[in-house]
Amino acid sequence: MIKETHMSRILITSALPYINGIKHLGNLVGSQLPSDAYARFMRGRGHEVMFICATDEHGTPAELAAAKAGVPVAKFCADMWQVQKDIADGFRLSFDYFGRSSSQRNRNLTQHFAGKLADNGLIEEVSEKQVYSNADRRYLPDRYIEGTCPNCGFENARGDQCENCTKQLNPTDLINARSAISGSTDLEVRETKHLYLRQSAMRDDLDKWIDKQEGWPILTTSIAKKWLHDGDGLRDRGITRDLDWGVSVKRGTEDWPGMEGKVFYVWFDAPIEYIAATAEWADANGLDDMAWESWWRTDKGAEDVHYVQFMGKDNVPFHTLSFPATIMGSGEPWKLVDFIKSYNWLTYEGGKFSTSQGRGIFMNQALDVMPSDYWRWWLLSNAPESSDSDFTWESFQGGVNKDLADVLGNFVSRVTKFCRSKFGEVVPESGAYGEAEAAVTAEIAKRLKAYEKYMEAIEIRKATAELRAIWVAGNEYLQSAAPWSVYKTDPDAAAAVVRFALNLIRLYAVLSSPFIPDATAKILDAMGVEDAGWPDDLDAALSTLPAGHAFSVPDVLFAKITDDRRVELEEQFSGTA
RNA sequence: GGGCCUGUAGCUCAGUUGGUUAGAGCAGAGCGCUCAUAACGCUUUUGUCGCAGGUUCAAGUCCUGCCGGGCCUACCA
Repeated sequence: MIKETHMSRILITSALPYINGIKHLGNLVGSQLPSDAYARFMRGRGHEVMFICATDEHGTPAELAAAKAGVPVAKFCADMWQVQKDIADGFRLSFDYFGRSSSQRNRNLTQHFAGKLADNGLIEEVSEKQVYSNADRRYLPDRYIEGTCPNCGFENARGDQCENCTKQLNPTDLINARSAISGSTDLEVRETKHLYLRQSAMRDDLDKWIDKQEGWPILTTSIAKKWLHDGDGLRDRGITRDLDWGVSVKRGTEDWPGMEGKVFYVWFDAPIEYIAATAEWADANGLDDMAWESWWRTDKGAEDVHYVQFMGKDNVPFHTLSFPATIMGSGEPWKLVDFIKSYNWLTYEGGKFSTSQGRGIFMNQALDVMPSDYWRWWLLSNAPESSDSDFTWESFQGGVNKDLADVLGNFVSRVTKFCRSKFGEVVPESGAYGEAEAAVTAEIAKRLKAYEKYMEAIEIRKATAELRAIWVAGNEYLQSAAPWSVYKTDPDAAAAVVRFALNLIRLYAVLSSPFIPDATAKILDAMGVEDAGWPDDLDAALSTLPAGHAFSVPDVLFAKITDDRRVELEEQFSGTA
């Protein structure tokens, strides 16, 4: 067996959930969950992992959500951060740090990057016309302006596009334009100055950088290529906004004349928070700057870091183009991403998850009705990797009951209970292993190799299929070894089978830890072991529990979802509740 | 309108650079087992690989057209 001895440092970031509300399962499966499984796997393999996430707190929707809740936006964000943090903990998301894009660290870094970009001639001041709502006392983003479509007469067209005839619009095209926030028609067009990031000047560099990447998902590269080459090619992008809540526009630590009262655009500061959150991690742990810079500065130790980003497909342009443009344009040796894993959408019972219609399942509700392991397993074994995938309660019930309860849970149950009844709650010592044990070990070794390969390639669905096959191998082995009948004539031989099967249980706990960490913990606790080390040597791993080692029969690991319960849940989540 | 993805067994999906009788899980059927959460194991039925052409000794795999599903299209994030 080839042993991987090279330890790497792996930096993992999950797309930042927006602060304005509780996210639904589609958001969870699109970045946080797969990144967590990957992080747990890599830690298990002995790599040094830095796993970062944070809330994305700036922008118009946050301000509006706070106003609706009747609290100051800063307080709203602080409260919602706590809510999201608690839910993330509930799903056992093992972030090394869960930061906030409104942190002082991020303010400083965002201003720093803007300053460097300006120094390098990559920032341009552009004077443009923007719609201002007197009633709302704010500038309105295009899509917050509604009116009648000049093309088709649809009355609820938005300022960026008419949803009815799909025609692209400018807010000033709308007839009887009104604020989508207040409905006020007291709008005026004002001249306002903004900073633009000259992405067009970096197009060729970005293009070459994208071309250099190997093995990136088509979903990732095709979106990047489209933006790079569509029409006149990559366009410059406004990176400031006329808002109150955000990182104030500064050039490094200096004021930026003409930019008073403006903030950076949320999409400019959000990815920088990946870096800033790592700095927040260092601060929170009383470490110096080198601690986080060694992950992000190639001149300070990050040259050997492998950096992987996870995100939904809507995030791809910002991570393949805008953020790299910011990094490259700074002229400083910041770490660029090595691999971008992007996900399609999860749909709910054949339709879209909808916040406004209350359709689908939100993260807090999910934890209220089912344990985290159930969600983790179903969502990851059905992750929308190659195309959108559909959540149905029937599929969820089937997957959980069959895979977790029948295949894995019942295996643990039948082995431990049989042992208890014949040999007591102690690993039996007599008997010797033979061909059957060697055969199943070989089978698991083969599967394990495939499992590891898929995890390293971040092909999560395939990895779960291999893991499941490893569980199945245990049942196959037990069935053919049949200790319950062997016991009648040869108790020693039965003891050897049980000893081996108990060791399989411990192995399964370890191998399953990226996906179902709670069950892993319960099993290891019941088996009375601390050692959760990844098996580099399978034979050694399968003799971890020595003869005479005490264990206990765990409670039912995965209670099945009954048909009645499923129907109940279908009704509860049917929408417009 | 433009771009991209996708259409393989009843369901969910695998099918590497084109190469022998197209695979897995679930569901269905039969048999076995009785340690176990009525759990487990074995065997097994089902496919004009969306449709129509084309290239090739050979196409689920490449090309063209058509039909269906989905996403993106830059000031929501």
